[in-house]
Amino acid sequence: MIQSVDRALQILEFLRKNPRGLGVTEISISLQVAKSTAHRLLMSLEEHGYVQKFGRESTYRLGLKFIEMNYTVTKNLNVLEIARPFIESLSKETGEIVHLVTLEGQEIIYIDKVENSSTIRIYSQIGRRGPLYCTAVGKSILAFLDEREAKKLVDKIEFARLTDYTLVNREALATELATIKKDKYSYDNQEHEMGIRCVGAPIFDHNGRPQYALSVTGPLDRMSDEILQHHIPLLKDTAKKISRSLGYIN
Amino acid sequence: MIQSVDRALQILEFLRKNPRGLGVTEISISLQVAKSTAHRLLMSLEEHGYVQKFGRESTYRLGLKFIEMNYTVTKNLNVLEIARPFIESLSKETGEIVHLVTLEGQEIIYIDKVENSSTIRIYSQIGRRGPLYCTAVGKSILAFLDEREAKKLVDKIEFARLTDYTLVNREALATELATIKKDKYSYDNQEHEMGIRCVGAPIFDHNGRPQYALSVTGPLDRMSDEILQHHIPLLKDTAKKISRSLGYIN
DNA sequence: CCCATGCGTTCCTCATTATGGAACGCCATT
DNA sequence: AATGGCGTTCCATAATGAGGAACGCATGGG
Repeated sequence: MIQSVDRALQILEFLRKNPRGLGVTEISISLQVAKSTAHRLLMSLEEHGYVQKFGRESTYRLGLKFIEMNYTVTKNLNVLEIARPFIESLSKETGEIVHLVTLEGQEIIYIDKVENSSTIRIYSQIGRRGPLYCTAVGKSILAFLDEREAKKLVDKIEFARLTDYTLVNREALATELATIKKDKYSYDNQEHEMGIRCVGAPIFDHNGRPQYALSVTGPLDRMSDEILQHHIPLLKDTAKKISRSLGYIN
Repeated sequence: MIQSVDRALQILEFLRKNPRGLGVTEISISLQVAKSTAHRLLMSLEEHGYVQKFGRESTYRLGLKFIEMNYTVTKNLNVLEIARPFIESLSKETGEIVHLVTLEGQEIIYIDKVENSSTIRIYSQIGRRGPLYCTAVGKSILAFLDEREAKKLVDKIEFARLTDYTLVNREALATELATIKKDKYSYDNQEHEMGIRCVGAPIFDHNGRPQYALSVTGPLDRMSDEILQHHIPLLKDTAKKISRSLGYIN
């Protein structure tokens, strides 16, 4: 790990967490380096567009370079292109929000979202991270990862009781993962957010790895057990079709 | 400029230009450094999620971290939120694609796009860069920047004849910029892409700077002079409304 | 009105730290 | 089985990034 690169990237992280901007001194304190060091790092980042000063403020914020980089990354994530039509249909058929996520480290990242009601998307979840243990998508992925990898991830989970319904111990989670593996879909019964219920299913890539997952999300009153009996087959079918499109056999 | 940080960010640039992935050796050659140096830089970037290896390939690509960073950046670019409803109306009224761009260095970056026909957006222009001298949005911004800054930018332009209609000399551009300043809107008559015609107008931020611009884009047959006589007042009005919402007085 | 404070910026010396070369191991290709 | 190309690891060296001190500027309080 190269010290100066690591510090530069740490700065980006600080700025991500402080989107209103940070000054040189604040950053030098957070990093525990001299002001001149922080200043030099910022100049390097600024040169490449990753941070910028706005107007005549002397605070730095994340730069527009990230919008450009995001363009390339999403353009080349072909799961997005492949999955798009499928998740649009699923959203239309269920009338609910559909999310597509990918496993990334010990969390999931939302990589696409479709809601049929409106075209607004700027403030969607896309790009947000979420936990594995209390989301339908996360549990679907965990349940279908090979045992060794799943164990590794489960061991690292730091459970937080986000709602009264959140599972907060490994035993309860293990039991549920077994059920998910049998049923081939997962629930999130207000475990992540009160009043919100989701059903999820894993998507397998051409290596047979449950790299992605799909979910249908809605408020409690529109996600009763009877209604879910309608949604779940559609969800499972969509996930299966996407997996097949990604080159997954069987 | 810190050498190692600069090199690390250069690697990201190489990967952006080679989205199919690059190996350690290829990168070390591009950077003109030892393989071990390239390797160490890549490990630092990988640690933070900015690059990653896919599957069992040994080539690196841009990482999903950029999706996460993009989320924060766009969320805090409040011009997007403010402009959204206006550009949606404009798209509905004109029936054409509407783009929102921001000035960034010597180019524009597309930061939002609305097309009323479909919800597809993944492969939109958002995040792409474009030139100042042959786009309606670019010319609108150039025309209204204060003289000193405009001159700086115009002097740096490297003209490329993208189509038969592209303006490729400073004199012709200067004449047109004067017209734009008088009319308060700009044309792109197939200057950037054959068969595509655009009209653009500047958006002023609270400092009175034409930081953003707006355009209506369509194929030649739907963008005749008569039709444009209908679109242009709507465009100018929309740009004015957004400017006012951003705090621009007068 | 002036001084104190806190900020960003610049400069220079020192030793920390990134560098490049060499050597290794792995894989695919012949 | 041998070769070439790749990613990876290690290590000594000196290049380079770090920190401290000093400056200039703005701000606000006495």
